[in-house]
Amino acid sequence: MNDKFLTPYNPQETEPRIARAWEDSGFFNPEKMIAAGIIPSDAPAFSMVLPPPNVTGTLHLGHAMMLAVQDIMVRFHRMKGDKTLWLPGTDHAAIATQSKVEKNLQKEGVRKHDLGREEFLKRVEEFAQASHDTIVSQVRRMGSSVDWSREAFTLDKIRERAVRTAFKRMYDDGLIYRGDRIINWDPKGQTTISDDELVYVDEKTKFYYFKYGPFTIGTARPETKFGDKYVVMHPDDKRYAEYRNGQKLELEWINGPITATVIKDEAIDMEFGTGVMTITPWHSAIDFEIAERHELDKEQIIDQYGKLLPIAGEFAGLKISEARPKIVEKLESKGLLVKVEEDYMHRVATAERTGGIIEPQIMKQWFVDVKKEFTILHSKLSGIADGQKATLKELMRAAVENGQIKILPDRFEKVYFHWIDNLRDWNISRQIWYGHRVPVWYKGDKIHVGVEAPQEEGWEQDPDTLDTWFSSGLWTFSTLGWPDETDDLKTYHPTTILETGYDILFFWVARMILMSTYLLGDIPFKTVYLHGLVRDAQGRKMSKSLGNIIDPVDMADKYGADATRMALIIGTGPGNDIRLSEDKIKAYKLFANKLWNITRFVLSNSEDFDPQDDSSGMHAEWTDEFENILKDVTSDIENYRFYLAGEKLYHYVWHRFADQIIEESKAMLQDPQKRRQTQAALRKILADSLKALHPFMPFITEEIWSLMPGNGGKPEDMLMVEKWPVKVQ
RNA sequence: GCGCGAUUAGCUCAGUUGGUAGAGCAAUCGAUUUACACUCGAAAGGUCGGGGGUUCGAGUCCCUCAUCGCGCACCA
Repeated sequence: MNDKFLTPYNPQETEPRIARAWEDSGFFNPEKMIAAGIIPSDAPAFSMVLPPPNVTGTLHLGHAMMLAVQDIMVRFHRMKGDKTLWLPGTDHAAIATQSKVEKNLQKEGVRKHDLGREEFLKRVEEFAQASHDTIVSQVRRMGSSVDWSREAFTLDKIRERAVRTAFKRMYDDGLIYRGDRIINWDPKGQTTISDDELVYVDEKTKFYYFKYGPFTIGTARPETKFGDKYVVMHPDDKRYAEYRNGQKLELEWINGPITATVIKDEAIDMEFGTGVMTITPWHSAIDFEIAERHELDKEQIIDQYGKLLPIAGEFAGLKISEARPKIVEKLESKGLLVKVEEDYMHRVATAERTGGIIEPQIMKQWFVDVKKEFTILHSKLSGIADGQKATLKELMRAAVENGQIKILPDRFEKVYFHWIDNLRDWNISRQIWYGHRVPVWYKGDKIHVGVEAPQEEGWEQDPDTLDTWFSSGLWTFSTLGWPDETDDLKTYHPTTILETGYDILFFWVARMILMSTYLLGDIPFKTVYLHGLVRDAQGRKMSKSLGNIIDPVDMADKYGADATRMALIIGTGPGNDIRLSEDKIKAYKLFANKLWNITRFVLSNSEDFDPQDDSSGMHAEWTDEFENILKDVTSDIENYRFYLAGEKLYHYVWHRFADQIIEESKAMLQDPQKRRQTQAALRKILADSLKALHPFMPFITEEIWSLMPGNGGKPEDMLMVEKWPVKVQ
């Protein structure tokens, strides 16, 4: 027996060493497995992309859980003999990264405009590079068996070509257009953001009623009312039956007399307020739609910094917060204020990244049209034929509806459909500097959309960048070499499974389905497995301000990556949030040590055991029982019940194998008749336990495996490439 | 407003297709110098949120209510 077993298991020394040995073997790369003769070249493929972490800093426990779950699947399939690819990378995360760097610069008293675009981008790239390096080392530290030789970045040269190719195709098909439409403007970040990047915050505010000619209108935002010259009511509202659509009224308003026009529109809720409202099409999505329907004028009231424009007369130049009380005061003095409700609850849209209060604005932006029909040339989607016409919405819906993509837990399919039904055109241009520059060039009134810039002089590229999800939407195939028809693409796409958090179902999962069904006519993955969020022991979200963040690398250093992984897996159902405390991680460190001592007992009691000599057979009662458990565990893993599989193994190894079988074996080992068959059974159970536990606790199992008699030294002898202990269909 | 989830032992949670309630932690009692004190054993602890229904049988299926949490929409 190796002397190492005389002291307790030491994850700190073991884990980094094992991690290096795995990488040196090259077996995270499936082609190396084939070259070494471990699997045949026609083995079935299992492929998965790592959801690329944002290069905004370091990984948290949520990432660690994701890595653990995915590594379980990957190691299981690798041992099963599949051609297994887990493809890693990072996400430039455009606005998230840029605002992080801006905040850091602010601490030094530097603003991005002082640096200029080029210099600022250099700073962002330095930051991104540093984050990337940290993240990569963290992924390695957790034992994740990703194929580094294929590592990708959403903003590298190869992905840039993919992004531009995708953009051009969509543009040529009329699915990307540039237009003056209402968008979400973030005055703080000085950029537009998509509907999905909004965070609604409940706010208590005053709600004002003003006299508007013969009507009373209600508003929480008096400062937008300057340009209001349309008064809208429901066509069926009997209270206002005497007014006709298009009727003109002369009335007194904030800065003097105006001519107002009556509009009848069904968007009005008769129950709300007085059933009458004036509209501000430039700063409200609903108002914008009404204005579009009736071809009404639109006027801008508030500028991009949140200040009133000259249309506000004496109030021009004031900020919203300053202007509001003064405007109310003026209306009151003119006798136009009817009443004020004090505690009006409403929701304010804020920007997810900057916290800025969103001001809807009409701006010239780039959009993806999700409702426009186009002709699909090559379709591998069931129910969609080559040459058929469809919209992006229809493709996204079809891929899940026809069962080609399965979302787990399946309740999220409903959520997904609901999101598609409410989906509006996707605003993809951002007024930030970090990201893929919009691949469009202008010269006078000429426009060029392409993968390459025009050769001649005088063309200027669009200054905007693309929404970060535009590039991550291509991830399953841009990482495999698309737009080229590569071998990787043929072998590994569609990917087998996508494992990610339910919080990015819309942001990312839906966009990948959009991009893949459109550009490839195929699904990006067959199964989506959604995990929950990691919370602290009290069920709170982990955040810096609460000071309850647990760093996965700290935990790995303290208790071992194996223990951290187990704590993140056990007790976690798909789609459910999990609570994690340091005590739980500690408990699995004890388990690692238990496994270590089991080995110590088995090896020290079988030094005279000769595996070649099977004259006395094996104590089959134990091994048969374990085989049944292993079959059960295998089926749990195949059906994504990792928490059950892990728990069953934990329970068996500790409370059956150690507490009962080993205790019983002590007497049997003393009996010369039974000694050999007992040893054979103990060895067999230990070996199979290590194999089955390997996907969960890869480090300690690999280490013990390498110290078992007869398992010597060569890379292809490593446990990570051993055969799974029971047959799998 | 629409939808989803949760509610099971003091705490954290399992319970896969309906077949007499489970684990871990905590608390209680006991054991223990050779695999392991980073240990082992024992006992204790629940009318499975309330009510109704389907069924021979419901924690599990259906209806309803309550509390908590989440998503989406609206918010003039």
